[in-house]
Amino acid sequence: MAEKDNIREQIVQAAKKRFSHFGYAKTTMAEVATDCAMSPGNLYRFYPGKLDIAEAIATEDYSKHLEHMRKLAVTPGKDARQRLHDLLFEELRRTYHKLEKDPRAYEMALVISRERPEFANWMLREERKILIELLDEAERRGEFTPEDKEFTAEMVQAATMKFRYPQLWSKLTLPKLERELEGVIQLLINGLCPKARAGHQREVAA
Amino acid sequence: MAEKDNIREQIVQAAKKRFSHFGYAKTTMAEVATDCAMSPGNLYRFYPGKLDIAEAIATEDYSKHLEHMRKLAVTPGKDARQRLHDLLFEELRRTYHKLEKDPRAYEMALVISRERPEFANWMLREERKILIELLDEAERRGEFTPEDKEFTAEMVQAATMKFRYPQLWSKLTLPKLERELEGVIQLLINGLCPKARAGHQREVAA
DNA sequence: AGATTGAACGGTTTGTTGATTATTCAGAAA
DNA sequence: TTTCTGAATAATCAACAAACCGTTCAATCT
Repeated sequence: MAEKDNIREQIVQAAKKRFSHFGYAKTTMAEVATDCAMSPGNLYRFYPGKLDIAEAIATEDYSKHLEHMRKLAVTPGKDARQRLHDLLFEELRRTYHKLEKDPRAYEMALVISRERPEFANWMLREERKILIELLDEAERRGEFTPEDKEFTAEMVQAATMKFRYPQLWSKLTLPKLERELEGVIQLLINGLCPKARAGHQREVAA
Repeated sequence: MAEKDNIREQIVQAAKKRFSHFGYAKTTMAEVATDCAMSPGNLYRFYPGKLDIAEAIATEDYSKHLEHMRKLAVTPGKDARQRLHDLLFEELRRTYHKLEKDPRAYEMALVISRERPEFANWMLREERKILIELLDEAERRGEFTPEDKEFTAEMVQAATMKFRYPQLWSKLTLPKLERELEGVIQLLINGLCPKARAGHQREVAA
C-alpha cells in the first residue's frame, strides 16, 4: 500500500499548508480535499478525521525534535549536568518560539492537547525515555547514581513542568525563564543540602 | 473611620454568604446591597467593584492560610526537610480540596486569577517570604546553607509549580500527586549528585 | 469488486436580539 | 455639606435562528 501512504502524505502536506496559513479552525476539510483534488468524503478513507490529520502533523514535528534531543542527551565531551541543561533548555526554547513566532502552531497545540490529552502524555513519555538514556549514560560515567531512573526522570519532568506550559509564564521574557530554569537545574543537581558543595555553576549569559 | 470599616466588613460577610451559596457569577450587586439594607449604588462608596469584594474575601482567606503555614515553617522538633515537606504538602492539599469539595471557591479563584493576575503574584510573594523564613531557620540550625535565599525560594516555587495549578493535574488523584511532590522534594533536598548520599527518605503512606 | 463522489445529517459556531446586571451620577434625604 | 438613593447607562449574558462544516453513506464510477 505504498500508494495509500503517498496520498496520506499528500493530505498531510496540504493540511500543513492550510493550517499554517489560516489556522486549524479556519481550514475546512473541503478545502484540504480540493487541494488534493479529491472529494471531502474521500479524505476519510485515509484519516479518521480532521484532528487526526493535525495529530499526524504534530507527531512528525515532535519526532524530529525528539531526535535532536536524543543527540543532546548523549553528546560526548559534555558532563551530565551540561547535557541535562542543553536538553531542558532546548525544550523551553522550542516552546517559547512556537508561542512567539508561530501562533498557528500554538493554536494547533492547544486544540490537540484539549481534544487528545493522550498526545501530551505521549510527548512526556517520549521525552522521559530520553531523560532515562541521559541518566543511564551518566551512571556509566559515574556522574549521577539515581536508584530508580524511571522515577527520577518523572520527577525531573514534574519539577520543570512550569517551563512547558506558556499559560504559567504570565508575560515572563525568555531570558527570565532561562534564568529560572538554570536555577531549578542547579537545585536539582546539587540539592539544598550542603554535603560536599560542588564547584561553581555557570550563570546564564542573558 | 471605624464605622466605615464595619460596613466594609458587613458587605464582605454578605457577599461571602451569597458567593458560597450561589457562586460569584450568579450573585448580583443588588442582592448584596439588599442583604446590607442599602442601595446598589452605595456599595461603590465602600468597594470599587464586585471583583474587589471577591478579592477582599480571598485575601482574608489566604491570609489565614499563610498564618498556618508560617507556623509550619518554624515548628521546633522537625528538621528543615520535614518543615519544607509539611509546607508544600499543606499548599497542595488546600488547593486539591478547594477544587474537589468547594467548586464555588474554585470558581472565585479562577475569576480572580484571570481578572487580577497581580493577586496570584501576591500569593506567591507571601508564600516565598515564608520559604525564606524556613531557609533562614535552616541555616541557623546548620541544615541547609543556600547562598541566595530569595533566589532559592523562588526556585523551590518554580520546581513545585505543577502542584499549584489543577489544570496541570489531568485527573491525577491526591495520592499520586502526593507521591510526586514527595519525589520532587527529595530531589530538591538531595539533588542528583551522589556526594555523601544521605540516609533513607520516608515514603508517602498512601 | 473496490474506489470515489457529493448530497444529506447533525453538531457546532455565528450572528442577532432582548434581558440582565455592574456601574454611574443627578438629585433627594439627613 | 455629606450620605445615600435609584433610575439611567453601557456592558455582558442568554436564547434563539441561521449558516457552516465535519462526517457519513447511498449511489456512481472505474
